[in-house]
Amino acid sequence: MERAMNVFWTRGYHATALPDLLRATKLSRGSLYAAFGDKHSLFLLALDRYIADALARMDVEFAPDREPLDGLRAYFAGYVERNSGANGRRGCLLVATAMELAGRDAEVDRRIGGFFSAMEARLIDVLSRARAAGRLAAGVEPASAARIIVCFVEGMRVVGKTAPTRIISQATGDALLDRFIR
Amino acid sequence: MERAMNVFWTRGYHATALPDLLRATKLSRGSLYAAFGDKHSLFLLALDRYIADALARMDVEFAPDREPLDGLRAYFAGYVERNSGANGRRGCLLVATAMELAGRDAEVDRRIGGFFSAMEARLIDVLSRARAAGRLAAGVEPASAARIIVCFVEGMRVVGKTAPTRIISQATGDALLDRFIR
DNA sequence: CCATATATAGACCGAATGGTCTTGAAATGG
DNA sequence: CCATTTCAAGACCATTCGGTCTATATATGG
Repeated sequence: MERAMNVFWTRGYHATALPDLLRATKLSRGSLYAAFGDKHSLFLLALDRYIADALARMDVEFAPDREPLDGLRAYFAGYVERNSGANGRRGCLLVATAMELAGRDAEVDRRIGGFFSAMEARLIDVLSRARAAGRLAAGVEPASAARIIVCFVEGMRVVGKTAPTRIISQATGDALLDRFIR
Repeated sequence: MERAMNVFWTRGYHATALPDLLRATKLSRGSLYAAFGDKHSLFLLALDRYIADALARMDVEFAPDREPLDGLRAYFAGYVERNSGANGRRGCLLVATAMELAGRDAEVDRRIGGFFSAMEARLIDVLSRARAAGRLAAGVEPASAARIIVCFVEGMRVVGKTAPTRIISQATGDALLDRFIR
């Protein structure tokens, strides 16, 4: 299944043909349809998996027993990593799906919208904890900072498709974080 | 031609079929191929037009005889507008193309990369002028602020696909700008 | 008014699409 | 050791894809 996810990830939904999925999953045509229904259902499964992985990663990074600022730094570092070199060129299944399918596929809409809310909620939480610890710069609101960060990291995934240079991504992330913390 | 651009804009490259283009351009199959070569060439033309429009808009917003901060506010307001309601759901041809085709189509790569550089350059310029006028907050570097803003606005285009609410976009943009200016 | 150029509608092409179904081989279990 | 289930390989299906080409209608120009 994650093999299927990888294909959708690197090629996108429309550009993924059935033979691509068969090759990746090493399943026969019949078995794939028996197991997953059809291409669309399989795609939704892959998308769910991708989302679950992303949120699970955040839950580790933002674990309650960890310094909120360390969590944020790890979170940004993760995006830098995923945005550099080959990883960057591969892009992000979520962003690609949002651009390709959102607004035309209700199932996709729900998942994408849900993911952004979930990510925002986690960011609000960690930023609130940072503020409680007196580590937020004056005038920074967790809610709006969280929305800014969501847009920023997703935008990195877009820009990173053609300019995946680690050092600049790193510096840019640091610079944004610097505007929020003290 | 801009009719063709509109179709690619709302549907994406792969999902745009020839009949869609014929309906939009009101051209016959033969005439369309005589005029533009093939689907791919027509798409590149549409992308060029989209990019030219975006850069021309920035040149107006960031005109030298205008207050840099007013220019930045207009720039953000433009993204809020394009990100709200139906406009938001329609998305952004550039972001969609970056996710769908970048890394697999050299012509597209050049154009997308060129656009991001051009946007960044314009932002650096307007931010430098703001700094010269003493309107930048302490510690804000035009170059890194420009890169942050590029990521931020492109990320808005992604998030806006499923959550295109004007008020929140506006507030979020304002909040980011607030971190940069004084 | 006729000759020529132009653009239309749409037939047509091979290839590829997502999806189904048949056939045969390989396991599995009693 | 045989009966049964399971799965793989791939033939097959209708449809659609991008692209070409022909026949027809509409302008255009002398």
